[in-house]
Amino acid sequence: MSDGPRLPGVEREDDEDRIVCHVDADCFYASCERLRDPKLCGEPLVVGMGYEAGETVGAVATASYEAREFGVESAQAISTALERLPRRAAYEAGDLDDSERDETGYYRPVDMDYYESVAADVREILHDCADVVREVSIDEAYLDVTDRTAWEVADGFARHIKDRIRREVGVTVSVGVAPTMSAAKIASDFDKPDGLTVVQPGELRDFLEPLEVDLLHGVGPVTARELREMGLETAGDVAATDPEPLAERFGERGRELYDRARGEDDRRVEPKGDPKSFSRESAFAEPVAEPGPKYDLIETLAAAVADRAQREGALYRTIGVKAVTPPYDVNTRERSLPGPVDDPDLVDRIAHDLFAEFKTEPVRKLGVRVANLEFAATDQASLESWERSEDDSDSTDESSTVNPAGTDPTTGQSSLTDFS
DNA sequence: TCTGGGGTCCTAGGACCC
DNA sequence: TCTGGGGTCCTAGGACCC
Repeated sequence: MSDGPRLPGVEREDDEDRIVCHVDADCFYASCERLRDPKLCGEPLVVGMGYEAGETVGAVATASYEAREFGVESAQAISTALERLPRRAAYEAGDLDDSERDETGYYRPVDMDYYESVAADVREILHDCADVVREVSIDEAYLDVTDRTAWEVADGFARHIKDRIRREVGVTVSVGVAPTMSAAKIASDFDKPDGLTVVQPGELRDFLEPLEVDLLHGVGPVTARELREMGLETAGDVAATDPEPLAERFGERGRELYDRARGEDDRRVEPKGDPKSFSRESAFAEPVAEPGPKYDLIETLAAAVADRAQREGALYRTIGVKAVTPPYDVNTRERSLPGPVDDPDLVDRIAHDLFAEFKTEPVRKLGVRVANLEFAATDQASLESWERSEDDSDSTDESSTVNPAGTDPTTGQSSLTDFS
């Protein structure tokens, strides 16, 4: 296969060694909180999502390393975290003995706007340090630094990035440098917090070999268990095994897993493209069976999602809902439209429609989603008029509220794109 | 581990088309 | 009426990531 003719454009140089840097902020939300409130430095700190001061609701978004010592983990219920690490406020209120002070910590609610502003400062430095940056999340990015450094000095280059971020922003990051994205990712995790790990091309296989399979990106609890059942405990085991059974059991992912375990990963660092979907979801404190509160929530979520899409300038062609029923069954329903729209009322109506089968069922969590996004700069006014003309005739159609017979969405579309 | 929110990608079956 | 093979789109669910 590899000896066969090459497609034009697929040149040998694509296979050249890259130098990939993965930068990962250390418990980012907690670091941000410490940035604006230095008294939190060195103290156990829990940042809770859905948490409000004094309450016990929500989940742990980030726990500082000091808080982790007490068994507080990310994704844990705040109520559990509080059992392991009571609030410092409880001590300060005199509810606890002096001897218990050191077994308390600070709790803060998530403040995304502030974290975003800190992340923007970090991003600026990253873009300064690399030609190509792929932001994966608010606290994580890949950099292709092939043209900015060399393997002999990669260590110093990575240290320079770390130092700049610490000096100029005030948060610490862990950095992994490797010839592939997947190895760089593992490397950044290798020595957290404030870590720096460089894996030279020649060291790649030795570096990966002893790692537990679940350290490989894309291997979660389910796959890890299955791999162990197959007798594969480490990346080295996976690298040395026959890839066929892996491919049979895991499909495309199996092939990928095998390659990654062998240090093979030809993905290039590329900037992230447009988002594929927007969603909003929310959980009830306990399962709710009555239709009233559920439909209220659907409405709120639908409005929020539609608003988000509008603000981002996105049109959507698919609208969906999610209903999580006890014990924890995730049900999704979605409907695609004949053409892309920006229509909050339609999101609301279709969400209602799709949710109908769960009307009287107990539900613990609800979600609304739009997908099949299009970001083409389009003329809003004429698009809306096209939707309106569809809405007017939808009452006669039983199969869809937006797809009346005889309407040609492509025509509506092309007349729009003519403007651009 | 009894479960928060926002995403991505893959799979599999069915409809539909040629 | 029975029947090949290939392709695309849609929907639902699952695993995973941060």
